Amino acid sequence: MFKKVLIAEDMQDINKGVHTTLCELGIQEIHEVQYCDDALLKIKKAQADGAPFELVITDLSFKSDWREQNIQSGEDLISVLKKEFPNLKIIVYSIEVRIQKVRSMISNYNINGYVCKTRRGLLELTKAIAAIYKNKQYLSPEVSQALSTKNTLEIDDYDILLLTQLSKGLSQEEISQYMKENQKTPSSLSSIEKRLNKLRIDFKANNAIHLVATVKDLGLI
Amino acid sequence: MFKKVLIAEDMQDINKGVHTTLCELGIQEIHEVQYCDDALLKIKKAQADGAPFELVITDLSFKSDWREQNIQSGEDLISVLKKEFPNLKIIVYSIEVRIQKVRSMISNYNINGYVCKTRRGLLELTKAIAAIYKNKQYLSPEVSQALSTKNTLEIDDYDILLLTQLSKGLSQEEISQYMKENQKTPSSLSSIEKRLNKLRIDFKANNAIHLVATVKDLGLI
DNA sequence: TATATCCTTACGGCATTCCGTAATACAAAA
DNA sequence: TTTTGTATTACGGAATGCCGTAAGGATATA
Repeated sequence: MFKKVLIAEDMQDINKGVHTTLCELGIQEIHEVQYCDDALLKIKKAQADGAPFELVITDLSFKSDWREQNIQSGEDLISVLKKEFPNLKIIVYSIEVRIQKVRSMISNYNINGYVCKTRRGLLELTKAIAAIYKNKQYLSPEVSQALSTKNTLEIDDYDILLLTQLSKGLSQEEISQYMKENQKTPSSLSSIEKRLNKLRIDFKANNAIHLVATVKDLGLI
Repeated sequence: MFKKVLIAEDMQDINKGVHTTLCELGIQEIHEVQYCDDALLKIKKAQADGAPFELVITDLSFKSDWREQNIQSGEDLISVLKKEFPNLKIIVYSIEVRIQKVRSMISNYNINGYVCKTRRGLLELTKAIAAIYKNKQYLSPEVSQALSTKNTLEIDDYDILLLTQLSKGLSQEEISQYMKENQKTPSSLSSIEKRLNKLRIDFKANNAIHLVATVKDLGLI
């Protein structure tokens, strides 16, 4: 079994829950951090001391508070870690169930496991740890389709940006302006209209209000 | 200190984290459930056996899964418990920070504590337990204003209904129809317009889309 | 080079929303 | 009963959104 594991998770209770589980698995050295910057620091330190971490279990979202942080999100943390410590195993432990998100985490960072925080989250986590210890990738059932099928609607970053601006109360005209100012293309009012129309159809929404409500429910924005 | 405590929380990891904390506080008998129905059952059983629970720590939202549940939410559970077991102490432990929600929980059910799940959630929880053991109410800082100020906008059930229909993609005309069919008043198109305009101003929203996005963020719908 | 295809942009008509003003209905107070 | 205040409804003009059609531009294929 792994000997040295780091938990990066801002919520104290979950942190503790995971800790207890790792203890039960017989992992000897378990460290916890509640901030991404601390995670990177600890991992660098351990490496320098010749006793590197073997596994990191990290959340994706970290609430910001009074402490200034260089690394704002779990995704940023993973990006840095996979670059500086290619051999370090990483499990994402998150409430996020967006297939698209999981797929991008896998393809961009080649994470070793993705476990959804659910009722049985800890059980899944132990399964993931066991699998990864045998050098196998593990995805909890909710997202395992991320590897196989291509069921997802093709929603790209531009769409997300568009929907975000729309939800912030900008008119289509204002969004057009915004896109021009930010060098994003397409930026014409007509294109904005067309794109939003496509999204409305994709999401079976009656109008823009319905569209925004829907994508918010899906957690896309 | 309390001797017998029940934790009702669907997420395994949080459940475990809270459990560990309670152990450290020296509470002797700690029970956990992941479903509301189980909570009620356990509490009834304990009462019948002459060894009732003294304190319940419960979440508000329970994800539904394959198991059929009579009690769907923490709020429903609390409603039942405070009716059947008036002496039972209840702490809500939730990620929900809506002042309005907290206030309604206090006034409707007279809950003994409300702790927000945050970085320092468990610390707050131990404070809450200590306070409640001394028969004092405890609210974590994020929501403590719920007791004092009256900052809240007056949003009634009609507004919620209105916003809900709007978010479902109905046009103002259709909402007017809907209100007439359901004997809700006011129901004229003009009144719908006026009310939505008021809500837009209250929530400082640029347009209807922005309004719906905002109230969804606030968890009002 | 020519042709096809896709993407972006432009325009126009119609529907809905936005917003101010005013009339009507209802209920409490004089 | 009359008065007064509030809530509901009605209406009209301006702005925005919705939707189809079509022109212009870039890239790929023959």
